Amino acid sequence: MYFCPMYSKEIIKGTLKPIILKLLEQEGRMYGYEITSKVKVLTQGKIQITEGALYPLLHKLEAEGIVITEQENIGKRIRKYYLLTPEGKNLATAAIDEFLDFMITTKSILDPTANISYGNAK
Amino acid sequence: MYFCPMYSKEIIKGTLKPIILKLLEQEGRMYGYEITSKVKVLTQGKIQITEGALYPLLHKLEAEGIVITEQENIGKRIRKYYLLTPEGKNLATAAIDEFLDFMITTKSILDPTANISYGNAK
DNA sequence: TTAAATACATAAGAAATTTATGTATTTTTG
DNA sequence: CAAAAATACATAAATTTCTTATGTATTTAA
Repeated sequence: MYFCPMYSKEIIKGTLKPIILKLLEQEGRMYGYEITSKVKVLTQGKIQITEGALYPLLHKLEAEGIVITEQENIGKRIRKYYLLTPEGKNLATAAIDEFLDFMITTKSILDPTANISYGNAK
Repeated sequence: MYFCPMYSKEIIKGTLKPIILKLLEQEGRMYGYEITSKVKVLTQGKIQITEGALYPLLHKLEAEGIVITEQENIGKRIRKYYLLTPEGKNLATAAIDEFLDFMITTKSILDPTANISYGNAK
């Protein structure tokens, strides 16, 4: 049986931020570990966000006022939830739209068969 | 009317290589300047490959045996054509397939409307 | 004749991510 | 019940990829 591995590293570059913003927009609030495991499940293991990439990015988003945090104690462990601020919601929408547009553009190059229709694309 | 500018820088990371490999596979051979202008036209200016990114990448691909070059003199100017080697063709196919798969996966997260059907997706 | 386009190239720096490492608690499994 | 795996956070060094800046030179368009 074919076991689908992870994507090669370079391909994921630049996608972490829009993915995280999308999940936060969708779920309302999430904690770091939850984001990594959710992405792993959603992608069948093809995208595994490393902690070394995730936490610094979340901290940066917080420093920029894009997210705020809520801490909760689960037993003796701390869990840090991240939520989009109002500005964060605007930025999330913009980032997701841009990424979807980017994928349409890129796909038109990589997959010419998707290029047949020139209708009223968004 | 809304004029769509270039994409933000970080979004393009990791996409240059598959794009270049795809164009070389499709066109047979291309020279550097031709690649940048072709991509600019194909994407309506949304993706503008800088020379600082392009030439080092082409040189790397050559050093790795993925492409070979053919030089031609156009007047007093040199033009360097790049062609995929047999190994390069295999790598190009793999890289393009992986990227298309990656886009399907990413789109399923970013655009839930594409997620309604849970049928026998590839 | 001057600016823009064509055509190559490299080097320094920034940014995003990997790899490695660390700490600690909780759950599962043999 | 002990050990392994999962949960949950974090940071630092190194790598990769790309931008920005700079350089040279020819050809075409204004």
